[in-house]
Amino acid sequence: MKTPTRDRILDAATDLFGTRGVDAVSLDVIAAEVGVAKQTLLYWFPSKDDLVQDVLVAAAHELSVMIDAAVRAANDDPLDRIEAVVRAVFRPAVRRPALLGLVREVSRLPPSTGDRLAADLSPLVDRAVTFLQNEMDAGRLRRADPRLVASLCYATVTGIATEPEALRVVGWQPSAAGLRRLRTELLAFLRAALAP
Amino acid sequence: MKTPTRDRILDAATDLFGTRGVDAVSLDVIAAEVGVAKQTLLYWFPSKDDLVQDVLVAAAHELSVMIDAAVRAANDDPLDRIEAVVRAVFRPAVRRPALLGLVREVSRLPPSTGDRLAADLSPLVDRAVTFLQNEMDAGRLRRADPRLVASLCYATVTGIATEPEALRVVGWQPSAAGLRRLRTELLAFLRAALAP
DNA sequence: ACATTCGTCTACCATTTGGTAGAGAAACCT
DNA sequence: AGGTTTCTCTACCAAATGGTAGACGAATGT
Repeated sequence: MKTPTRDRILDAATDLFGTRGVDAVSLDVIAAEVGVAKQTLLYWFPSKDDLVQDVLVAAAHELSVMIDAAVRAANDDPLDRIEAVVRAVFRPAVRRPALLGLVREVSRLPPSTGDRLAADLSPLVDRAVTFLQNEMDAGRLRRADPRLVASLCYATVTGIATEPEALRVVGWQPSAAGLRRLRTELLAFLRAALAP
Repeated sequence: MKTPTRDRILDAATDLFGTRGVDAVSLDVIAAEVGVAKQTLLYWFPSKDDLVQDVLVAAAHELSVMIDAAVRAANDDPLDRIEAVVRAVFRPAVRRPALLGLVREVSRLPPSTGDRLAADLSPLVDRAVTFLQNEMDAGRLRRADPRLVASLCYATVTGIATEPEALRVVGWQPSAAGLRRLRTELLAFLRAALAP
């Protein structure tokens, strides 16, 4: 048990908040999951709101790092680059829906929390938008409003990754092969949507 | 005040559940919103679970009817038909995020609830999937797995309609003009993603 | 006219919630 | 050694939650 208590709390809270929703998860549940007394939570995070805040910041940071690495490693073709980002996000997103699910949670939290997260992510978003804009100008992507296109891509990826229900009703099963097929279809879908 | 109490409760519960989440909305809050005592809720719906169940069924029905009408009124071109459905869903979805937001809630509820909703919606889904399959066979849509394409379209539309946050971070504002532009971009996005 | 059902209410309850107070052990300084 | 800080705990608490019991008036059926 060498990972510090605080980190273990953050991890457990991320998973629980992301999958069940912030309001549905009590401090007691998180404490039990971590194997610690509730008071220990309240020692590290003075209130539930603080915990939520920190969980969001950590998740945003984790996502940023992941995407950054993917972008840096990709080649110059914009569609390849987008594919690289999706591939990077897809695996953790499906295996740990919490990460993207958390972002979805934000709309339900007090606006100040959302503001904080927006500020954390805005460099990432800005870079993505100007990237889209440049590639559109260069004729390598379908011309459109880059900001809305960014949101649409986000909605598609996040939606498909965080809503097992939507896949269940069409008979999809989360096997390894199923995941591969889903990723393939998602990439084809986005490529078609974005190609010039 | 001639609409029956039961219907007013369903309406209020739909809005509140859809926007804030089932777990975050207490019976007291719903009762206050309706302007009635909590016991009146529990008279019409024996438990909160029953209320949730009925709200979901009503929402599924409302969506089905809406989509049905749109499909019937549209012409034969598959892309036009899809556009008609999106247009039909878009207005209520944005003005009343609760409807689609509720579907998103399902993944957090006990599986039995999800099963029930899946059963209610499955005819709609089946029709959509075979429609996609036929049009792909006829070469009027990009060839792909029709079931996953259905889920991807759903994820895109629902995601964009229920996540004001995702739009806020790119600087989008929910004005009338903003809504029109968003709808236009969404339709262009889907057309590009689905065209052969 | 009278009993019954219907719809709403007030009063109450057990459990769970986020949070406080403060004790106790252990490590870390002089 | 003795004091202070760090970390975790047990013991509570006030408010909110979903839900029960049952009273009360207004329709309704006979």
